Amino acid sequence: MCVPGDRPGRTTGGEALGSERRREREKEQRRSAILRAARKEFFEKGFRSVTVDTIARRAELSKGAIYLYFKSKEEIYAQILLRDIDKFHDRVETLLDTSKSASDNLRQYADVYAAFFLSDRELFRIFMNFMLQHNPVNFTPNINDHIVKSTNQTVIIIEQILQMGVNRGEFPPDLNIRVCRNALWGLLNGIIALHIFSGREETREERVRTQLREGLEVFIKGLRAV
Amino acid sequence: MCVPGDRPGRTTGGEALGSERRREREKEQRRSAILRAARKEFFEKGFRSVTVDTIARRAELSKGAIYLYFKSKEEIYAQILLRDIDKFHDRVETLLDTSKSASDNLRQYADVYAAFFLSDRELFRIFMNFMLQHNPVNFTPNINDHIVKSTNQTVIIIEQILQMGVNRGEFPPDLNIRVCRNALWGLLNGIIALHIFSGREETREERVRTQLREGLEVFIKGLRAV
DNA sequence: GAATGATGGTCATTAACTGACCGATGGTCA
DNA sequence: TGACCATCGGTCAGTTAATGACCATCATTC
Repeated sequence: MCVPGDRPGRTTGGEALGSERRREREKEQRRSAILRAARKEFFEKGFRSVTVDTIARRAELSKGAIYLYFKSKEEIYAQILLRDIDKFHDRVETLLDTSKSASDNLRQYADVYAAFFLSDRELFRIFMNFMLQHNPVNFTPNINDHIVKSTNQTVIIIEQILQMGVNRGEFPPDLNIRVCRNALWGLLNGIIALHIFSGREETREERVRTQLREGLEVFIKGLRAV
Repeated sequence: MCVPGDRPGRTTGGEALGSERRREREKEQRRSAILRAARKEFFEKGFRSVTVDTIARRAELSKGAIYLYFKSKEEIYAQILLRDIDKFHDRVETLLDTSKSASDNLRQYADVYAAFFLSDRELFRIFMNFMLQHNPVNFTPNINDHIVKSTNQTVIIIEQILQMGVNRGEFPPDLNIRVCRNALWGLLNGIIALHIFSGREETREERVRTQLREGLEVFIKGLRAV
């Protein structure tokens, strides 16, 4: 990296000392600090009403510095979502337990699903938006695909559980899995959405869980009786 | 801080955002990191054979950066010494326990003294050099004074203990405190020095302590019999 | 529909850091 | 003894990271 007017023999070569590792590390830490700060902001106020300035202030940086690490406000948001979605994906992926009944698996699924979204309401909004095919933030195609794929995966798990129930004779053999899957998924999201979008902020988790369980039991009973 | 050729209205004013606090904090951390690295180096190899480059490498910085925080190798050394000496000073200052006998106080003193220097041999070298009035490193007068004052303080504590013993009749009333103080101080340092300067690096603390205790008992017996 | 205010993004300027270089010093060998 | 060499404290031209005043844009108000 030399400028034309350099004095000869005074160029800055590639770093030989151990400081490059340190700088790499510190850069990564700054990046994380921004994401941490932004996450808090986004999940407190939602995408629109958060300003880059407040993120910067929370991360104890200037606005300009934010743009050294991310190329837009959208990108920050996307990065946070990707991280959270992957976390959720991991949780859900290891959920299927073949040693238990299909019904118990459905109950377990509902628990994990509710716990995750009740701890991150904003994340639930985004998921909903993606599922319903109208996203408010314009992500790059790559990111879009990733989110869509991950969200779809959660639905597929329900399908797998239902299939397991059919194979074992727990549910009737002529069960329309596709329809039931959508119905159950709608049930879960409906109850959660009801509370999250109700306007009142102080939704108690326990109450949502109880409702979910009750709804689920009705659903399972229905499944068996088809 | 404007340069003559500035575009008007594009000056950088005083910082209003919260990043100044962060920068202050990080600067302090860098400083500490350098001191930590330097301390390890100095106390492994001694002042002379440590290079500024190795300190820099250990602190994961460049040599130039070191000189942004300290103006010379000597200053780094002095800062470390001041910190350690103050620590020692604090330890010794709260040592005097008037509820115990003077003899026990002397034993306690010897223990603390030995523990401190056996954990930092290089520090002991420096103390010795100051006590014997020939210091190998040229500190600024301020630092010199501070070190001399602190080192003297440790000797005065011995004097106070002896005085306490005389007042209580534990030691003879005609005891020459100045002479005894120097003798005891010499005894302590002699035994420690013997081990630290012996060449063999693996001096075991326990052995030094035992010798110190034995020497001290002989000395105390002598004091009483004067 | 002009004025206003808020906000995402830019860029001239500054601060932090880097490492090749310099001069002094001490050791070595002809 | 003096030319040579290696080492090391300290310097500084150059690079990278960070700052915040500014700009363009868009929604809102009057």
